[in-house]
Amino acid sequence: MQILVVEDERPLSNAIKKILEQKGYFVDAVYDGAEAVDYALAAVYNLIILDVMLPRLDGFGVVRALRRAGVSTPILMLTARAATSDKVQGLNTGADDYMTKPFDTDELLARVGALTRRTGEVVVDRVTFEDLCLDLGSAQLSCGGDSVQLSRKEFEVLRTFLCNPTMTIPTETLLVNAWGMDSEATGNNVEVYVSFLRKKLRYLGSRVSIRKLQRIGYRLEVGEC
Amino acid sequence: MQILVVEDERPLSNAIKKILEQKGYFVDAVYDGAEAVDYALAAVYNLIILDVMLPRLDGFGVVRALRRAGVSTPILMLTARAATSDKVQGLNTGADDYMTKPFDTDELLARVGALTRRTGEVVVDRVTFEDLCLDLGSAQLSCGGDSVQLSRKEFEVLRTFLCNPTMTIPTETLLVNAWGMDSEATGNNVEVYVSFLRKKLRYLGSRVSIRKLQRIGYRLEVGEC
DNA sequence: AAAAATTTTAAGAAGGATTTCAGTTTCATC
DNA sequence: GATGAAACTGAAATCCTTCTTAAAATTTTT
Repeated sequence: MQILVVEDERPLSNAIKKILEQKGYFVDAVYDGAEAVDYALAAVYNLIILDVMLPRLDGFGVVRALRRAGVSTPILMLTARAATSDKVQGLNTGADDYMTKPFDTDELLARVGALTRRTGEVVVDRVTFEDLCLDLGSAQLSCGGDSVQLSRKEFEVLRTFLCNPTMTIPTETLLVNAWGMDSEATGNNVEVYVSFLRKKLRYLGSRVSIRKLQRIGYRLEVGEC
Repeated sequence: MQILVVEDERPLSNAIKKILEQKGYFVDAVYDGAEAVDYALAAVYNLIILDVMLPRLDGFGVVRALRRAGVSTPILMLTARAATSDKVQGLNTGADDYMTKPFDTDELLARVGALTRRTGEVVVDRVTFEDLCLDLGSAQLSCGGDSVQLSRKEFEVLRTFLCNPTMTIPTETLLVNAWGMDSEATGNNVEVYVSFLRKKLRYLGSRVSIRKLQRIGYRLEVGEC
């Protein structure tokens, strides 16, 4: 379940991202209207959360641009102003729901739930594969009776594995997912963290292992004997 | 069906009265907090609609006074400010629902309908976890025989813990819940308050402790050995 | 207006997480 | 098998988060 958050106030954006990620959503955050349009056209999101007041291109403009381009992703608009005219304008230009800032966590989740439910998918707060179960809230990895606490980075890396259990994942993808687009981290960072994870997997006695396909990427495998 | 409307802005008060009377409710209107308490104690209402900003005694004070006097009439609070803290405070002091001005006729009627329909429901006024019990009205935290008074912020923070006892709560979520979406507060504020709470938990000798998972969030834990 | 309580700000210490680095092992290819 | 590139891993070094305290600022109460 992919959500795009478009909000230029960083603290608020981060808060929303955290809250949603804890509920198992995958969140991309961008910080202005033009960027939002780029992202929304480049990838398929299940929901877009969109502030009205944005640099470069405001929320209404974004909605208009996307709808014109045939994007039918549900859009939840945010605004500081409680003005009814905003609400009406937002809904007229093609937004699906509308929320006034400030709002609380429960309200946000309720509305997000309502908008994403109708696509039929369910939110998970843990992801499992074979004998492994990763809690997306606490970053605890369990297998059988035992469990271990993962650090943030370990968690991010393992999460992308468990969310794509059949795929071979390029090092580049892991770098982007766990370290971010513009980080200095190199392939060695990934190697080190894969090493950490393997150690924990061994400790847990899991049947799952992380296999490297040389020059291609990593893939989960269930331990053949 | 008797409703008491407490709102000092005459035009708004009159409008609400009209709308409700048109739907067949009997409406009394008063214009300040002290008057509201007098009326609510003198007669039996099925619902009280209560503005927060009032002369003489504000909405929260009215709620507190009435609940303390044993009046369990449902209360719908109105406020111009959309501040989450207001909402939380309102609900904590014993209000049943909360509505931000401006609102439209349908919304008002929907909420009034919801509140008057249910008469026999119970209001939760305390939340417990393990050996802890937090009184949502007075913000007193008790454990075994002892109890301590929490300040507002301590209360807000601990409440989000106790309401999500199994979850790992990101710092961002605590910030949003206790300080509001758009506050200046930083993670350090949370750290300080968690520190305060830990001190009080220690003082009470509770089995419950607050654990931090670095870069992930805080979580309640029952004292492991 | 003073006093008390609460909240915010700030700074240093401690501890954990992450990165770096170097030596080793594995792999594909010749 | 020999070779170079890629991948692995342990340990050291660094970075960063978090904890704790205390003082300053603010709010509430008296």
